Amino acid sequence: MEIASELQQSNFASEEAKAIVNVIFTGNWVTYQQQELLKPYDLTMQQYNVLRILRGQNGKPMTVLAIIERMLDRTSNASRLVDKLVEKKWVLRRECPNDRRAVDVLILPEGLALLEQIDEIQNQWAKRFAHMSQKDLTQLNELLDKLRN
Amino acid sequence: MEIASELQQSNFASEEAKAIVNVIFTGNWVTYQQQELLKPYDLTMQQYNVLRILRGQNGKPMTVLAIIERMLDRTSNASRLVDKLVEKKWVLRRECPNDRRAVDVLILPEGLALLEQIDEIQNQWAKRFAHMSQKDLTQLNELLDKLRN
DNA sequence: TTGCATTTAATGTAATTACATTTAATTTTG
DNA sequence: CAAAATTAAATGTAATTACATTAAATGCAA
Repeated sequence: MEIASELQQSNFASEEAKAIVNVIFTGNWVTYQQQELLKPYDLTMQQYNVLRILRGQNGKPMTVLAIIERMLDRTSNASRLVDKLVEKKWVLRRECPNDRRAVDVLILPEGLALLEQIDEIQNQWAKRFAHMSQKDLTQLNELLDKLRN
Repeated sequence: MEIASELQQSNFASEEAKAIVNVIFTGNWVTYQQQELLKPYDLTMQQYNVLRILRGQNGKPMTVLAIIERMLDRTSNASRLVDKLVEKKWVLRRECPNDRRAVDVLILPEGLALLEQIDEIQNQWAKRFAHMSQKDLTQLNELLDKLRN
């Protein structure tokens, strides 16, 4: 993305102002690449995110509400995201036994297999960050965490 | 955003894996706040971004293509973004004298006044980052730049 | 227990975004 | 110069997102 250099050139009023734009820009930059990476699998970032959350449950089902709480990108449309995943047979939706208002969502073996396949590609892709030292990465994580407080 | 703590708890395979999620998450986090901040002005982030790019021109007009090149979030719909800004009388669109295919876009005094008003609110909001030292901010900017290479 | 408030998910809708196509103008090339 | 290729912007459309509303189930209070 050539705009990166643009960001560097721009003269910002302060390091703070630059940091704000930089965080947004870099987030978009990574998101864009992830989207490209997922395109062949007919998965949007949001759908992928939900699948990974479900995998994290290790077989336990999750209600839609619980999924929303863990999503990177808050949205009220988890219902429709799950719809898409059900359509594609990657997850199962069934009535929650304890609470008939709620719906249990469960990742299927096909969904897990898909994720494993994508893991491979992710690992390949992540090599583009080989120039970041372990210290760099730790520091970056600390600073981002600190930014959010 | 309570999910922040969630991010901290999650056990990632590596600092690298965490950094990737962290950059996306923090970008979304800042974006979300910016959107909230802009809501009263009936401006989307994209529209705001275009307005600021135009302000950066100091009165000089810009073609739609030139705007696209500077946008934080690449999209082919700069035309329609400009539409919205024209509707709201914040910018002017006119045929480019050198090239009749192109369209010159120019920010109007009303647009500049709006931005100034928003600058105020941005400054207020930015106070929430007072806990970041100058060194922190510089380091964060350097690491984000380095991440993108 | 009945009625009311709350919770959970789904749905309706309008706006936005992504992606492809179209239109018009310009540039290139034979 | 005419035809073909390229460029700039607009438009069509399908999918996604944002936001509000609805429907159903549950919990709570009188």
